[in-house]
Amino acid sequence: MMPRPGKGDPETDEAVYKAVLTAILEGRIEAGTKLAETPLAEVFGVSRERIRKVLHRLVAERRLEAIPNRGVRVPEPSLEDVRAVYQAHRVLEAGILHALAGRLDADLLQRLETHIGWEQRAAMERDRASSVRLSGEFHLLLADALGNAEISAFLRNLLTRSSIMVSVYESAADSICGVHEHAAIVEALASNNVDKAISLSAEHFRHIESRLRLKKPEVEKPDLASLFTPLRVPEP
Amino acid sequence: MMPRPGKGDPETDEAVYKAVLTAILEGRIEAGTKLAETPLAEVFGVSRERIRKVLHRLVAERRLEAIPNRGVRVPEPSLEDVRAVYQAHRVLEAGILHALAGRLDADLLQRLETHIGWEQRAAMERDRASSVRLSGEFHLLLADALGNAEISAFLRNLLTRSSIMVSVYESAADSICGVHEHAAIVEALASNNVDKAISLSAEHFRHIESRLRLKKPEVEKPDLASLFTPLRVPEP
DNA sequence: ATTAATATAAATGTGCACATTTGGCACGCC
DNA sequence: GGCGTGCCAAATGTGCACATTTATATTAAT
Repeated sequence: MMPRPGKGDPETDEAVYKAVLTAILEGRIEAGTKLAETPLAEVFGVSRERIRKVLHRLVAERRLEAIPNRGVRVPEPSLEDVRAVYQAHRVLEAGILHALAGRLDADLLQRLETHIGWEQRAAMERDRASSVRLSGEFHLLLADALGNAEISAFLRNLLTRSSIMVSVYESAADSICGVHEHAAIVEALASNNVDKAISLSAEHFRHIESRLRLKKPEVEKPDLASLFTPLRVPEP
Repeated sequence: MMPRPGKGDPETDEAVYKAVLTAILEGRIEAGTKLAETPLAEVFGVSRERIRKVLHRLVAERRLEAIPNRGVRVPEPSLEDVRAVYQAHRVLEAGILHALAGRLDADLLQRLETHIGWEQRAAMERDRASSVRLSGEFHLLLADALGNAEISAFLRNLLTRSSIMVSVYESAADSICGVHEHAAIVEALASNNVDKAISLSAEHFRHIESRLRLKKPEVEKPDLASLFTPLRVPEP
């Protein structure tokens, strides 16, 4: 017999978790918004304990911040936090590029250039969402080339953090101009000039950091239900 | 009125968490040991729900692994996992040393040399526990010099993971010989030779990796209560 | 009129009891 | 004798009810 969608599924936890997480990552929930347990339980049509578990997991992952007896809220990162994330990314990528010296094969080079082609296309079409996503994936491509799960996981963490931040600190200029810098890094790598690649990478991140500006908070306040991707609830 | 030690303290969660965590970190619990909820609740004298929360947190931090409906156990890292952790540390430290170029002040240099003095002393006294701890703190000193919370947190994570692993994969030779390599790195840094420092660091980690050997699992099986640091329980 | 204190209501935290799943064991069958 | 099936016990997972804490609103006093 088929398991009912809303009952004892082990998938339900994951579904709720992903729904809340993507809502946070895509900046759909304004920074500082309090996520109470009871309304969330009603929105998703599940018990409060399940919401509780998901929220605790997100807090443990630093995706939400908890104040004892006062619930959880989406963190409002300071400008220093944002700089720290980008600096960490810069330091890590320097190490990655250094480790990549010598083990750069034609296959990886091909994939990098293909990816940059996609970035250029998205930039030409003024597709800002794709540009941001592809820009992150470019750096992931470099990190995954090492085949080290620890490094990849850390970088993925940094990228999701920074993707939250661009929704708060929106740069006046779009991030499209970064495509040329990506290409320059790959070019330096192709010519086995690792030091130059590292310098270009550092400069690249400094450019991103310098573009960070404080965005005015919007006063719109949509209801909770519309924030999350529609999740089927069992019919009564 | 004073809060009772075993009741509604917010400290209790943290106390149990730290007790279990340090027991894992110090290798007091053999890899593969299953940590059931009910016995743990009896050992610590707290309710099962509290143990539950702590265990879930440790699972989220990858300190324990959970199998659905079958409880949690301390993970048994493979040799590949260990190598990945050390490689990640090597890559990260290359980036750290690169970023440290130019911003190396006399104060940091002084602290590094003092620390190496402690390491040498511990090595002379054959104090293996202190040697391992100090060796980790040396690399933390380098990372903290950047003042970046993200990097420091990641390195701390890597270090705790590797400290678990030395209890499983015990090197035949002790890690005392690494002190000279630490000193060489600092010396290269002091003379502003960053490339040499990075090379020495990479070589250092390769030495550590090459010393990893598979340790025979011990057959001793102590009871749960003696594994954790004594935690006061309220008198009836 | 403003402030402070109290009471009320709502939201979080906790423990308990029950449901569900899993692993072992015994019995029976091939 | 080996293997498959079914029952039983133990451990995990879940929902519910209650305790505790916090914020708000109302009232009274200065």
